[in-house]
Amino acid sequence: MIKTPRGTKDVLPSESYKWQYLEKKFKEVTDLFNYKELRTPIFESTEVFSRSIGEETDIVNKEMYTFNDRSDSSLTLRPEMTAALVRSAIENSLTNTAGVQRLWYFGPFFRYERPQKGRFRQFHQFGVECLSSPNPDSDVEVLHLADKLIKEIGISEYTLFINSIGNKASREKYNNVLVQYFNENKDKLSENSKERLDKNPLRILDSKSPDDIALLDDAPKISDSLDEESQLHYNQVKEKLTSLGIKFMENHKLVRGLDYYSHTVFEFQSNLLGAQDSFGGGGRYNELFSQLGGKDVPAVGFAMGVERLLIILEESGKFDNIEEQIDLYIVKATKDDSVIYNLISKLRDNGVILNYDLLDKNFKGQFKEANRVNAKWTMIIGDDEISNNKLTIKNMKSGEQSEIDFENILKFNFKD
RNA sequence: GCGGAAGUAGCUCAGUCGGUAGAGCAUCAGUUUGUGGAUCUGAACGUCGCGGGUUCAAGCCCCGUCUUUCGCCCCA
Repeated sequence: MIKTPRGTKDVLPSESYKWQYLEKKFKEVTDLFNYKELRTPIFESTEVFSRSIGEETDIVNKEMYTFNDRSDSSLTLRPEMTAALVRSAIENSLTNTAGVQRLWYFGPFFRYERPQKGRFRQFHQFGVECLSSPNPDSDVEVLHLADKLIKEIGISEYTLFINSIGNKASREKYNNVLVQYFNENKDKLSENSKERLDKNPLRILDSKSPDDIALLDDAPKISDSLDEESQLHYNQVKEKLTSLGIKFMENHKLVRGLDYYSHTVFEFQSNLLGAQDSFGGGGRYNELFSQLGGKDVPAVGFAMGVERLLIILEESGKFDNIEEQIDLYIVKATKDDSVIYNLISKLRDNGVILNYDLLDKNFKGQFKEANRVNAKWTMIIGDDEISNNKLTIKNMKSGEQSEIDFENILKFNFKD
């Protein structure tokens, strides 16, 4: 039997309504904030990601689906959206117009990782990006949208963690202080973090190793390295979040894995997810546009893992007791199809959701089928009904049955 | 990429000391013509993940492999 490749899965008919539910909410909430959808190709030139995410990150180093096409161009299945979106914004001159650009996206992404709960090789992200504003107000708008969305889809147990990693100068200053501290204590660092010390020292901050955690108590904090501009930005973000009534916790150890972040970084966490406890995250990226060959454009955004949202919703019982119904099941008891098909066509024109037998089931079998598809009503069309010019309709919940004239059938309410 | 656990009917799972596989749920059928759900009776349903090996004999033991899962790593 041929199976889906490792780390991928089918969304089955019995599950797809959950995805449609989320997609509907994405649309509703982004409409509320006047964000517009941007769709980009599933694959991009490899350099879109290699030049932006960071050469030393695992994503670029070992997780990208990179291949050469038949004309030897190096292409990569997109592992994330922000870099692709910035590529598109530059290519299409989106930021050359006045004002800010409010964008959202939803779609599949690809990383060659070892699958686990909430971690797949093809996974889906929903996200938004707000381009062209350096103001803390745009950080806050994006956070407001994210927080609103999470509440709208029915997640109540979660925590928003925020931090600032400052502008470039502050970050470089902190990087030096931190590297110095860890070098002085290198023998106490975990093996993993010794490597991180060379590649991405900030990542040591969110290490899970007890050795590192002990060391971090006395480590210099990034807040002490923030310059005036960075501090002002961060403080305003916090004040405005408070004014909006958005709950957050500061976590000075929160950093992000991708190289392009600056100033505000944040993460939404749920304890229903196990090791992959983060279901959304993002931050500001003021230097990404210029890294990808554009002008300096400040921007901020976030992404959410859709599979992780689904896990949270499923585990919190959001989809329990979902009952799918159809309005009507037509029970055929005549060979005279013409009357039936004429009626079916008119009923569907009137918006009645209906099914009927396609398997030549007998009378009893058709009722069983009506029951299985959870029909609110059944309608019997037999030779008796046709000769009497009447139809028999039955309410499947109460079991009550009555007759109705042919010409009145379109006025009947099958929805209740 | 590293370490642990698991894979048996459509689903959830039993399967003892190695002796050719079972339950519940679901499915299908049930005293001649047009009435579903509950109960009862019966039936059907298996490449025991896949491939090797040991053995008279393997779901069970050994090796490999694939997939899932829990951590590490990474990240949404």
